[in-house]
Amino acid sequence: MKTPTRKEEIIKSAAKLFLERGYSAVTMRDLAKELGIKAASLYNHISSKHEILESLIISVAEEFTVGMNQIFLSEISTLEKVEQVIHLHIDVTVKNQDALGSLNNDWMHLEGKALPYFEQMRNQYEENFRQIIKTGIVEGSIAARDPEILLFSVLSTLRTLYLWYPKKNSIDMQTLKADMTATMLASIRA
Amino acid sequence: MKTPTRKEEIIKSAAKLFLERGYSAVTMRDLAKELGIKAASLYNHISSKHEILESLIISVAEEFTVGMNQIFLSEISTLEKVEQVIHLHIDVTVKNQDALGSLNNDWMHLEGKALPYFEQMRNQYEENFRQIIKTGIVEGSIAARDPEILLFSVLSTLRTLYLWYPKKNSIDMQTLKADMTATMLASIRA
DNA sequence: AGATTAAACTAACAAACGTTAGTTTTGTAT
DNA sequence: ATACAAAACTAACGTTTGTTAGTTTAATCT
Repeated sequence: MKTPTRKEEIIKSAAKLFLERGYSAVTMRDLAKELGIKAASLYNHISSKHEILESLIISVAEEFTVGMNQIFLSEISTLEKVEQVIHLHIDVTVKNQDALGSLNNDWMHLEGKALPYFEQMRNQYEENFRQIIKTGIVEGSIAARDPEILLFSVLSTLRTLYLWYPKKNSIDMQTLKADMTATMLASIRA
Repeated sequence: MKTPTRKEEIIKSAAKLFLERGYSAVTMRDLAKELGIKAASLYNHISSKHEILESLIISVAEEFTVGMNQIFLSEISTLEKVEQVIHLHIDVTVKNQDALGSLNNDWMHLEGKALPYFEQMRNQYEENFRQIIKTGIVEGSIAARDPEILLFSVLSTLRTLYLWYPKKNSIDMQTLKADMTATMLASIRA
């Protein structure tokens, strides 16, 4: 457990506030107050408000991308792939709880190359998942319904987990993973 | 198809912009430009930016509440209730597409009594749904998994529909309703 | 003790914010 | 044509915004 740099502390606090109120509604003075300092002091560590948003979103998005690519290319059954994607999503969400808020709701405020970069990662992630589902339907392991609806159904639940998990930390990780996987697999299984 | 008042046009445009960028990131000048007028002119029709948000969110929330109460009290089977809730959610979402963005992401910017009022409606809606699910588990019609996870899974999908529906309007309403209901019932059914 | 460095500070900026007051334009009904 | 109402306008207000420049404090190392 290494001690975080001041920059990391700032980003962490920002993530928390962005989650509560959204990126645009959080001012640099709000963020400074949360840390017990003055707004101008933040700029000794970060170069802009946008930089904070960018580092929050892009690092998590890359984590998703790397994980998904690995699963997509691995030699396991379709249903096992779906299961792994679910586990990946849960793990990344739990690890980056607050940042998930920005990733889901404030990605459109990314600037410059960061925006198309993020969108490309997001599209590819969805496309990989779509391919897995379509393959499952052809194979007969996944229900023969509109693949778009199956994809949307599973992805919605996964993407909203960040809102629920904090409230329900009475549930332990093991049960959460098992029950979520069971529920979501049941929804798409043939 | 009665012609909308200017106020209604303003609120509708606002809903669209709030959906795209979030409430806090949309300025009154943005909104005015969208309507081809100057910002000050908006105040001939509305009294504040907050009033727009409030009328957007509260009216839809009440629609959800009324619908849910009706279903909750009706004399039908548990699974039929779940099915009706799903249909309610789809209908309200399709009818108020843009407003759903604010309801989901900007409710925390409500002011005064509107905030606790909204929160109470939201909690009661969830509580009613929770009761339906718990009853189903006791009866044996719904899978014996953690009811919180079942609730969260279904509700997440329903609440995110507003993001998906606009992109997939190739799918007709009939298929959408049928496939969504099938998918979500499959995820919780015993 | 003196030097160095990290991290805070004060003060201020130009731009953008929501909103107000008062005035002019536009369309409709007399 | 005149009167009336609806809806636009210009101009400006006090605040808040993200950010900069320059300075002071606090802790660490030689």
